[in-house]
Amino acid sequence: MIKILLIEDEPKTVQSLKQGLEENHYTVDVAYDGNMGKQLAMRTAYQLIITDIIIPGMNGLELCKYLRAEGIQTPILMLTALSTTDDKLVGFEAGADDYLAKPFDFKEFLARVKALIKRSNQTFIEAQVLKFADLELDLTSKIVTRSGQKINLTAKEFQLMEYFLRNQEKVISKAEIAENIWEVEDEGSSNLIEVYVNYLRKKVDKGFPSKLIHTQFGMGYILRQE
Amino acid sequence: MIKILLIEDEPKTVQSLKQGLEENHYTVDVAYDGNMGKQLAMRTAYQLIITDIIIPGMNGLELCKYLRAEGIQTPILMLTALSTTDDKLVGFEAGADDYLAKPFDFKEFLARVKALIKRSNQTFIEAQVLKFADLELDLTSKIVTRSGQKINLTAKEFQLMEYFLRNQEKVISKAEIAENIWEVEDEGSSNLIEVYVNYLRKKVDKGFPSKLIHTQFGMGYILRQE
DNA sequence: CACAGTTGTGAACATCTTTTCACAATCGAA
DNA sequence: TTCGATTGTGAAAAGATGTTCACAACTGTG
Repeated sequence: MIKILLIEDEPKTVQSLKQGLEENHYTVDVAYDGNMGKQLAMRTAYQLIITDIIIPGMNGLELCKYLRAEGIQTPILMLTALSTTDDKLVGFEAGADDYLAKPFDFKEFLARVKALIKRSNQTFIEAQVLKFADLELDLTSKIVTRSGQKINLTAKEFQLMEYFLRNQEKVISKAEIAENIWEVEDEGSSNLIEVYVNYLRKKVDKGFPSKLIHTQFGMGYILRQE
Repeated sequence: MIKILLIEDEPKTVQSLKQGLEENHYTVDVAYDGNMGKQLAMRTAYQLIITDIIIPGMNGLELCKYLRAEGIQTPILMLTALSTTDDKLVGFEAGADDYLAKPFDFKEFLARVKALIKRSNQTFIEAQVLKFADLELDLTSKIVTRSGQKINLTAKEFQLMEYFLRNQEKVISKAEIAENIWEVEDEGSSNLIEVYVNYLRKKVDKGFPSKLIHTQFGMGYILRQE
């Protein structure tokens, strides 16, 4: 899943870019002002940040400088109505990776998005490993182990396990799981979540002396040591 | 359960926003004037406060400033008929997190609501812990302890305990409890509340040298040290 | 297009929580 | 002190929630 952060306050532009990107299988988060963009960019691992220069709260250039100063190296694509060479230079100086003047052709936009993401993929191959107790989950190789022993998880099981690990020691409600793993608002209609938790328990907890996945009746589930 | 406080005096707007939000699984409390909004905002933990700027009693900007001064960091979405950039800036200065000009499209409204709630979820990673005397209640892990000793509470018991902690040293009437925990106006028909207070006392006070939950005959209950 | 693996559904069952009810204890005003 | 009103307690019924299993639907691969 490739995540893109779009920082833009004009609803029309948001709507068309978001839709277009989603049709191309990107996952898009939208921030409507500079501050929110900053928050999101700091807390989530995006593959690309697209920001308008003129946004409420903080302008795109400042935002860009700020993020770079914070050590965030995610590629940044700037959008703006200004298009003189000088304006572009200011943008690049602020740390942007590319610069696109409005109005633009969606095809060109998409091409640049792809280019930026491809470039960063080649540069960045970090091995991300999430851990809890003796459980390890490698995000790049998708290998899960418990006390060194390999556990085979399916794609959905892996997603769910990853979510548990990212929220360790916190009670996670089913609504939350439904939204984040299945991307539905509903969750009440079937017992899918229970079934999957059950799958995970069989693979991750069964046969081990201490259980990690606990149910909090009426509240949700929690990953914690006994 | 995600709780939203809506401060708005115009019945039509209230009706449509409340309904729309509820269809999207939010729980909505409505305040019809600034004062009532203030009271509710201070007493209950909302995930989001939506306020019109023009409301009886106190205007939305003052309310916003007041809440921020009180240390309440709940995201605030302002609604208004005014829409110039200056108006927006005034709103942001007062401490609002977003600003929406009427008339607006419900979809956009909903998008912003979601965005604000999501953002605040991400911003507050720190473990939220409520304390009173040697009693601690962790909102994220749902763990309750008294002088370090773990106490297991059911979902309802936890809700009630949380309510006590949020209103410590204040007398809480049964009507209040009924409304906030059971979401009914009634309360007279059964002794549910007494039963639950009894459960809490057994788990939280029994066996400890000092009692925290006290009965105020004819008035309600209060959390205080002896 | 058949197959194996994965994902989703429904139903039966188990478990835990919430509510109700009958009655006991306590309170405060007369 | 007495009496009605209010609050507390224990047990059991009613209800909600969680677990497990068998199987159906779907997916991608050869």
